[in-house]
Amino acid sequence: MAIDGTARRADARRNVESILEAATALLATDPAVSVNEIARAAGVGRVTLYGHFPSRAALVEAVSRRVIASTDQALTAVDLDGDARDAMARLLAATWQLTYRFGAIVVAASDALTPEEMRRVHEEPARRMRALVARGRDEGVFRRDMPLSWQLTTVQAVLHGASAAVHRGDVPAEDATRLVRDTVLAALAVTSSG
Amino acid sequence: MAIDGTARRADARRNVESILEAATALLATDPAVSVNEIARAAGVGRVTLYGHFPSRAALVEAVSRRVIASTDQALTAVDLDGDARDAMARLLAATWQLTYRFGAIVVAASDALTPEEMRRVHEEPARRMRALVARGRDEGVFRRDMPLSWQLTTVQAVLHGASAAVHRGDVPAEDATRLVRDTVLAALAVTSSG
DNA sequence: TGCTTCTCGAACAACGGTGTACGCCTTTCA
DNA sequence: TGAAAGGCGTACACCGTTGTTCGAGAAGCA
Repeated sequence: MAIDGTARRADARRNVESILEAATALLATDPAVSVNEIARAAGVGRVTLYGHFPSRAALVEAVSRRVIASTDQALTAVDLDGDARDAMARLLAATWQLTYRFGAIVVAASDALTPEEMRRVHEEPARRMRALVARGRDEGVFRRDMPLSWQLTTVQAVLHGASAAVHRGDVPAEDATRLVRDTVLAALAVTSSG
Repeated sequence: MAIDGTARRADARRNVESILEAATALLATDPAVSVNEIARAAGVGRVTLYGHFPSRAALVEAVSRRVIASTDQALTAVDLDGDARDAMARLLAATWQLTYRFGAIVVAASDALTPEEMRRVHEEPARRMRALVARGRDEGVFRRDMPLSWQLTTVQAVLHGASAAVHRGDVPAEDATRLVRDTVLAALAVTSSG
């Protein structure tokens, strides 16, 4: 069992891994996917899945935690020093990858997790982005005639729109990083007329 | 009956109207709302609802057609002549109202309508926005270093992000029009550095 | 090899949703 | 005022999903 200290058998560990991977892949495109489909995709019986995760919500939560962990790791590796616009370009490039790969999981999580868990999950990545935008505003390179919270909403919206567009096939994946960067920086930049 | 020429009774017409209004209001915030809740909100029995609409999908389709009709009416009333930026500001103001009120209905419709119906529903509004962005590009007021389709994606993304933010309570409704307009125009405008 | 752990399918209960049938009652309208 | 149209609640069948139980059997591990 995982709860006490006893070591799990090797096939159990393998299956847990398969389930998490399959769930991550399926939830990323369909937040309402059923436990049955996840188990089938993992090459595992549904009952086996319930042997490892007590409920669908618990599985979604585990997937979320996993994605958050790798997200945090990728985002904390980003250098946020120097010119705020350059830092934003770097942070956007990293965030874009994560949004593209894991975006829809957030939707699944919002149905399965408590509001407080959701808030905690979003807090750390949002904090970094917020701090960067705030610094850009203080330094006069980002506009101050809009609420900071609106600017964060805009960044999120562009990222999600880009993810949908690439999944839909409207935009080539290799162009997305540049387009997201240029669009967000244009939206945030102080204007000559402002 | 509505199918043949026979006139429906007055209370029947009233109930159909109530059902459509309630469904529009509920679907606008929860695309997965049940027939039961719609009937209750309309002050009508569930069976009565099924007497007027043969299935949930038929109801969603009727609501969609209705919303589309009023959408078309509102959008064709917008003056798209003159400076492309001013025209965009006007078109955004009108589109914002519709996105805010009816946005989630599109989600409900995408589950209940065929893909071809969905395409046809989006076509006309998208065509107008596309034509305006194209004119702005030709006239040199909107940037040309991004695909037009990406710019349309951006506009949609900002509109939907704003809608979500207002419904969430992050942004006051009365500020949304200005924020959407300023943000989209900044994202589309040619840059001094470009 | 043999004990333990785990898998797996089948079956079951519970829930919530859609859609239908029936019978009684109210409203409309001529 | 009375026949027709419509509303309404109840009940039912059906479906997909979640979550559980059981027992047989396979896989891991010492």
